[in-house]
Amino acid sequence: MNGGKTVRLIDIANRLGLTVNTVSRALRDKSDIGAETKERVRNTAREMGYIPNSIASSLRKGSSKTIAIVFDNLVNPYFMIMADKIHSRLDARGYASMIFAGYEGGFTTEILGQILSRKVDGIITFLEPDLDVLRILSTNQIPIVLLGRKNTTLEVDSVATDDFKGGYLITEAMIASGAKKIAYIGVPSTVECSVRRLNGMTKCLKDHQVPFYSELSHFVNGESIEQIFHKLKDSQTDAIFCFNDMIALEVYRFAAESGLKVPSELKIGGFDDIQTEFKMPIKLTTIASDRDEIVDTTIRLMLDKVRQKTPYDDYQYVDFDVRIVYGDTT
Amino acid sequence: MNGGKTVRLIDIANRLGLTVNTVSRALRDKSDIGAETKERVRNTAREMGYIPNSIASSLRKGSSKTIAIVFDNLVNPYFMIMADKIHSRLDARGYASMIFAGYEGGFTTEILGQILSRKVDGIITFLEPDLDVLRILSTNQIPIVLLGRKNTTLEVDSVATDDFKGGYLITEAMIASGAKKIAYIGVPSTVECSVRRLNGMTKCLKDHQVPFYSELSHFVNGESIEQIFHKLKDSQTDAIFCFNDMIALEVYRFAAESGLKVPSELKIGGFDDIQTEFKMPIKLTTIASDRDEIVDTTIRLMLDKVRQKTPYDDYQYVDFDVRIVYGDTT
DNA sequence: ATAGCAAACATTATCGTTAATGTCAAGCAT
DNA sequence: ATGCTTGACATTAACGATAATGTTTGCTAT
Repeated sequence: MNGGKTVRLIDIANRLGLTVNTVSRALRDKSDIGAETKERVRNTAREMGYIPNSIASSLRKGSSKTIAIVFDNLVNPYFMIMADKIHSRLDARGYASMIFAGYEGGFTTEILGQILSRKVDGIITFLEPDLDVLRILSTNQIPIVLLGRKNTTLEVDSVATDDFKGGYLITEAMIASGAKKIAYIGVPSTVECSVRRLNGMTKCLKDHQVPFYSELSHFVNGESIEQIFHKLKDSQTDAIFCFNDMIALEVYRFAAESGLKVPSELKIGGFDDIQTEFKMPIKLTTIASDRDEIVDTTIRLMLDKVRQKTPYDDYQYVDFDVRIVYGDTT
Repeated sequence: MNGGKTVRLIDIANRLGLTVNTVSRALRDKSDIGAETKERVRNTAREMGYIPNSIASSLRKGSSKTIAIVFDNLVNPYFMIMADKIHSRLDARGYASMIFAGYEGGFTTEILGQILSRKVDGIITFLEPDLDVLRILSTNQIPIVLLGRKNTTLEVDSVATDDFKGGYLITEAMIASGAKKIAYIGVPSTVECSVRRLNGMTKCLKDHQVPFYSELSHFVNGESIEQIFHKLKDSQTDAIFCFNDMIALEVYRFAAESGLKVPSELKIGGFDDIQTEFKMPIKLTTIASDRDEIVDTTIRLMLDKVRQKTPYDDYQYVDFDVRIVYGDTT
């Protein structure tokens, strides 16, 4: 276009004999700029290939129109499905998404520094933040929404599924399909929702007078699913409720490799219903929820705070209903 | 900390009776600042909870330390695996990753505007950019690397796998397992790598004197895999080479539902080997490559240009070797 | 004693955009 | 004709950090 240098407002201004401010306001369609001038500015901006510098704009306005999305791990279908929806909804409202991921050690203040230095307008996280993190966010009045992993002990907006009901429903399905000895493979008990799912399961067992074997509950934290699977296999377990579909699929794989028939010899229950977007060779019995609704609520909570329609300290813990999806594993 | 307002360099400066510049240089460990001063600055910065404003820094320095990652769709295991690796490598080098996704209409200049307005230092894309896009990037000297979808007609750094060899190897595996009538399910032929994979397949068929039925080649572009599958089923196809593992898994699902035995009645070949990170109930015969090496090369090409170690117009088309992974589908 | 120099910090200008005021001429009512 | 409004643009001052220069003090060498 103009031989290397990027086009700025001042370049347009000089070309037209106007000032930067007039050009800026013209492009933003402010009312105190003449209609004809606006038209000329828009045209020359296009001709000169002007691209707004949102860094400069952010600095001046104090808002970057960017939302941070925090994962522990990108390679998780459920997170990706949600992230995809979050991203497209934010995009439609003019917000960019910045990824922050790969934090095995949790959501610490160190990570927060990196996020805040980018001057994001808000944070949507799949990772439970530290108390210190929440404190810093609060003093800086940066909104944060915890997604998928509701934690009622934290003062933070949370949007999640009804884990208890999910655990209950999936257990019920396994019992209905003949399960007598049901195991649980979850994630570390520091993750509240894993505990809630297990609680739903034990309640269901009690209601149906099926015994609960606490030694069959596993909270994966480094050990391989394979090891756990083989332990369970030796213990005559006939059903496994898995924290999520990823674990369920892996369990299915080991079952198949060990020659265990699913569902006759082993019933498997998952959680998340990722098969709607990730086509699988088998159909899992799993727990589904209305993800669009969940994401819409998340975005709404976030943007309401970003735009200060909601006071910062007005926390909400939203739970969404779940339903069971019957597959070939029960 | 200090009651709401965010801490800036000038706040530290005032507290210590220094100037902003001195504080700035102290924090960046410049040589013209006294050791004792540096220490005092660092301490009060920590005490006051100073978080650098990288927006301001970016504006002044003209570099945002951010790389754009462009997808057509986030919900694709292969992209996720790669994105995860890209992200963590960039993060280790101090670069943030900004997601741009959901562009069904391709990588157009409109999207580019959004990316460039964010003043990213470079773009890593899984989507083939328009010619206009490349032209604008060139005038602005913004580096771009095309990943996974090498296109030799475009003047752009490309890093990809040896698609031809992959197509050849997978076809060879299907033939070895008894396939006589092999179909192909790819993506639209505007995507060069889909064509290259098919070319590898036809070459292999020729070498092994197995007939090629062009009517069995499909380039999915909206139709459902299910429809195509049933058409192929009616035509007595005994093997299907799928453009990627996602399609292969879906095909497997329909085969299972139709009662077709895999691999005896139907052989299935995939591409990408996503099962290393996504545990599947079955093991696919597929094409693998060294993803770490691919990503490392991508990052190297990118950062070398960002840091101007490589001239902008020095394009490279890097192909990585592939190998076959034998699964239960051949 | 004084030029010369370096260490350590201060001043000033700048990145590109935007908000808050200023200016000025045309149009209107009294 | 005078004052007042208002439309349309200009001026000035931020936003926070950093690069390019300045300034001061103390010390060394001659």
